[in-house]
Amino acid sequence: MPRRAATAEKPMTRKRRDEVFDAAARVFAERGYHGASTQDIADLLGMRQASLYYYFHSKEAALEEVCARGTAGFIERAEAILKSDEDQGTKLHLLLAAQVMPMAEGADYVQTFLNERKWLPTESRRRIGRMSRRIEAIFERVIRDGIRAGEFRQEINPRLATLGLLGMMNSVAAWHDRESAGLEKIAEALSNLVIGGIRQPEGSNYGS
Amino acid sequence: MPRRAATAEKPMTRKRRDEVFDAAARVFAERGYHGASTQDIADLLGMRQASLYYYFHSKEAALEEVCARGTAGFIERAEAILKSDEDQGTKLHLLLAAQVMPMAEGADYVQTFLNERKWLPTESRRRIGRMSRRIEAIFERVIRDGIRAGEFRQEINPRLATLGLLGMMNSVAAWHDRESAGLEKIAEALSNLVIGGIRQPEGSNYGS
DNA sequence: ATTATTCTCTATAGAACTATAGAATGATTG
DNA sequence: CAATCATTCTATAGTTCTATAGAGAATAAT
Repeated sequence: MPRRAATAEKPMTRKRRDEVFDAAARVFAERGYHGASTQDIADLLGMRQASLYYYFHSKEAALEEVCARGTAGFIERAEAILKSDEDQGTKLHLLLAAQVMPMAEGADYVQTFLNERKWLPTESRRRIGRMSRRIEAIFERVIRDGIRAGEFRQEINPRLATLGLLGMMNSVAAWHDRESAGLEKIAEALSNLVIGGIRQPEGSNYGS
Repeated sequence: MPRRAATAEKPMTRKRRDEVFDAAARVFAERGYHGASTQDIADLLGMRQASLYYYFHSKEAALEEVCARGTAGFIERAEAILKSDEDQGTKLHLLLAAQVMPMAEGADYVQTFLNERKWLPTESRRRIGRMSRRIEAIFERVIRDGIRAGEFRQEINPRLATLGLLGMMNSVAAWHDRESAGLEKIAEALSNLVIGGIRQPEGSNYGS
């Protein structure tokens, strides 16, 4: 009886499997997909390089799995916020926070998804890309609704605002660990920054 | 007399040298430093892989040169804006635009600097990193001054705002070419977004 | 205890990549 | 023309990397 393919139902315990992908995520996040070797992953596990192929059938497949785990929950949480009956300002605030908070738990997975997904082979990149576009669509929806409701300013370009906001929030993954502030505080500060704006509104200048 | 080292004064014409680094920047930007081979660069030039080593003495050195070119002018322009006697709101607006506009000309250089500098060897990474920190310091200075002057809101955290704004503006490099809007329009939209805020100020709701 | 199953190991094929050495080509100048 | 210098070429050493094949160890099932 032949050994089961790595892609089929997994006889290996979830625990060990998770350790392997944790290591892969770690190494991909730290060195980048192309800069990471399967040897690096094996070293982290105290395992031989070739043994990894029991858990995935190619380095690319490992990247795909890590990226997929990196997006887990994002869409669901965003959809839930979209469907909630908060006002659009609150929804946007929640969306912004939801984009940042998962960087606490699965930091390596999220960072790999953000930075390395572009190296996936065309097919899986498309599949993963669909998730990004879904997130973008939800942001854009909330912004448009907010403008329509008179809650957000008319001049805002929903598409560019979406991409800018996501760019800002996703950049957090690259620097939050070097700052003293925790993710919660960062999410709060940035959300407040963009929703309220930097400029002091006219007439409410109680300084000087 | 031995051949001159690639790092010393360059006998080669500036023109050809620029073509070589343009190709390197292109390939680094497209495939990432580790994903790019010197063969890829040579292919783009219609040249043999080994011939490249007449222009640089290692792939790492090529990356360093490309990154250095990618930062050219940034500091100078930011310093000039800081020293100008505009109000802080205008300064911030100009800084934000200055962060985005160079992505038109040297797109490949800028993108390589932003995404690949982390793979530089420690020494040159430090050197390049100093430039980033200088830009950050200028942003932070303007924000603090704006708050002190009562021009910006007191609640803003200057450090986190700086990192968030730079994250947003730098993200433009990753997506502007897929959007119909030109860089000028993007810079304007994002700057207006963060300075004025998303939310419609109370009392000026002339909709509905 | 024997057998089956899961996991890890050794060994290695085969490909790709960086970098060096030195010859060949082409242009420029005396 | 001859000599010099700049640029590109051929050839290749030496390393690293992915992935496969199949043996062996460990664990669980009958």
